Amino acid sequence: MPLLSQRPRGDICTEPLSAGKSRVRREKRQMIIGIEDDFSLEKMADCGQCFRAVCLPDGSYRFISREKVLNIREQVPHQFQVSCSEEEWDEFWRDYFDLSRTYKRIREDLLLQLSGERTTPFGQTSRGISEGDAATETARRQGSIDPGERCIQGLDVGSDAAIRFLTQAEQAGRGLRILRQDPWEMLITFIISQRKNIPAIRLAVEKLAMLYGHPVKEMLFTFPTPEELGRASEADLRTAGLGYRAPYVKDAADKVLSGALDLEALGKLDDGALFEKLMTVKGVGKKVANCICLFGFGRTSRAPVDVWIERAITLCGGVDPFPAFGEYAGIMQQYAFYYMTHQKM
DNA sequence: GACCAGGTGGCCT
DNA sequence: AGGCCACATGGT
Repeated sequence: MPLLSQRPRGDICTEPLSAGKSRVRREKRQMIIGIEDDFSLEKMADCGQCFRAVCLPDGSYRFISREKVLNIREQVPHQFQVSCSEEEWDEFWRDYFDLSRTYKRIREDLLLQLSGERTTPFGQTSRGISEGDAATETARRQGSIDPGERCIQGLDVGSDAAIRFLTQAEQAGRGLRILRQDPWEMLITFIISQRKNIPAIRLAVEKLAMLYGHPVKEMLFTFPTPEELGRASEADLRTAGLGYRAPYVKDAADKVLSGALDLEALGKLDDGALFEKLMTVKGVGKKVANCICLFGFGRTSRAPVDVWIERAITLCGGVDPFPAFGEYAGIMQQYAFYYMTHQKM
C-alpha cells in the first residue's frame, strides 16, 4: 500500500453565482467562509497542480503549504467550513487559492475569445508577449495553419475542432483555480514530475516530506526547506526513490542555497526572464519551467505543453491554441489538462 | 510482464 | 536547429 491512502474524491457542486469577495460568517477556529466564485475543492485537489492535497474520510479536503495545514469542507454550496483563524485565512489561504482573481469573469472572457466576440485581445496589459505567440506567428508565416481556422483580433484560436474542444474543456474544468503555491516546492516537485504519472508524483513528494521535512501534526510533514533538503546527498535522494532525477534535485537545492537562484528575487522578473532563469537548473526544461512559472509564481500567461496537452493539440487540429489566450493561456491550459486527464481521451 | 507516465540532457547530423 | 535515445521507478 502506498503512503497515500487517501485520494481526492467527492462530488461537490460549485455552480458560480456572482463574482465577489468571500465573506466570513463566524469567528475563530471553525469559521465559515462564503465563496461565490468558481471553487471546486475536488477539482483543485485532483488536477495535477498540487500533489499533497487529499480528501479525508469525512469528505473534507486537507491542503498543506509551507508551515500551514488547512482542513476545508463545503457544507452547502458556496459555504466552506475551514479549520483556520480568520487572520490566517485572510493572510495566507485567500492568496493561496488565488481569490483576488474572479475566475467566473475570466471564463466569460475565454468564451468570448472562443466565440470571436472579444473586442480587445488578451495579453497586451502585462509582461509582454508570451513565448508561444512567437511560435504561432512563425506557424502563420510558414503557412502551416489551416486556412479554415478562425482568426480573432489577430490571435489564432484555431480550427472549429479547437473551438469545440476548448469549449468542452472549459465546462469540464469549471471550478478550478490556479493555486499560488510555494515556488521552491514547485521547483522540486516539477523536476520530480518528469516521466511520472500523478499518483507516482504524489508518492515521491510525500516520501520527501516524510524523510526530510518536519512534522506539523502527527504523521504529517512539511515539504522540506532548501536547508533540510540540502542535508540529503545525491545518493540519499536516489535511495529516496528519485532515480535519475536525484542530481537534478541536488542541483536545484545547491543553486537555491548558494544564492545562485534567489526565488524571492525571481518573483520580480518578467515572465520571459523568470522562465530563462528557471531553465538554468539541471532537469528544468521548457515544460517544467512553465509549470513553475504558472503554479509557483502565478504567471497565468504560461501554458506548459506535456504529453496530455500534446494530445489536446492534436485534437485541435495540430496547432497549439493556448498562446492565443494571452494572459489567461495557463488557465485555459489547466482546463484542457483536467479535461484530458479525466476523460481519458 | 509489457507499456506508459504533467521530460530532459547529451549526442548525433 | 532538430531528431534520437537513455534514463529510474511506480502505476495500470
